[in-house]
Amino acid sequence: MNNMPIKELDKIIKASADINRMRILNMLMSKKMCVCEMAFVLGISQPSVSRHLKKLKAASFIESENEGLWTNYYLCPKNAYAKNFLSSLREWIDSDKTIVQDAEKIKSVNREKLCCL
Amino acid sequence: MNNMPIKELDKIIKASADINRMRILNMLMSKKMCVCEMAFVLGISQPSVSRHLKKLKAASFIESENEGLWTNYYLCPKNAYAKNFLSSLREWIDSDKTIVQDAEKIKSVNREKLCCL
DNA sequence: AAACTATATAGCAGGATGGTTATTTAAAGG
DNA sequence: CCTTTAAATAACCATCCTGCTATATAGTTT
Repeated sequence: MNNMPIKELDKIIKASADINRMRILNMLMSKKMCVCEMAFVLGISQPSVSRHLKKLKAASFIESENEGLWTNYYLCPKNAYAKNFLSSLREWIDSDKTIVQDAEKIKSVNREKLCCL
Repeated sequence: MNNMPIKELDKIIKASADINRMRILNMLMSKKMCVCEMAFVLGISQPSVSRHLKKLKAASFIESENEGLWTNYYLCPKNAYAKNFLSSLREWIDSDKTIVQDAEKIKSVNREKLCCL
């Protein structure tokens, strides 16, 4: 069933209740990304991004895979709220200025050049 | 359209990201209620309930009407997230222990006897 | 108009959150 | 095997959240 303890739902919703984590989820809708790429687009530090990703993973929004030194993150919603949320997110924030800019910025991201800061 | 600034969506989601506020929304799905009835069912103070209600109202989940000394609160979702959220909430937490108990407790609530604590 | 009462607001305390910098970990490659 | 580097973790700080109690506000009733 789709039913879950309210405490778990609370954790999941809280994971989605942050602008940077919404931006991350939105970005991952276009492609797999590594931590430093996301840090670049969001304009926050790498450790901050890592912590956001940890929360999203704990709430079953995303998964990760290793590729050499990089860790690629990708969407993998495993609960009813996450599935529902992701299927509507675009429709809700699609034309937000920041979201549009993120989409633009992603195009020019090159992880080879980007990393090694 | 259903589109909104990400900052506004963030506020709305944060309003839903709390166990007591979810319990309130769930209760209001069965009937209009006044503040002291909700405080009784939730087992928290009246001022705490008032503040939760203020957030839910600011995020356009609920509305209120005055009836003498009482203030009745009722669902009135005015944005895409709230509508979506409320239409799925039951399905997600329906069989949670606390939610079941709330439903039971509501049946016996009598605002005339309840108030005047 | 004075007393009563449901709700709202103010102010405080403890804990969570999200940013930072510094450090640790683990895979790659010279 | 030593260096390099992406990511994770730790530690710190400012801010926000949510509970509380005390108080203010605004209708009702006598």
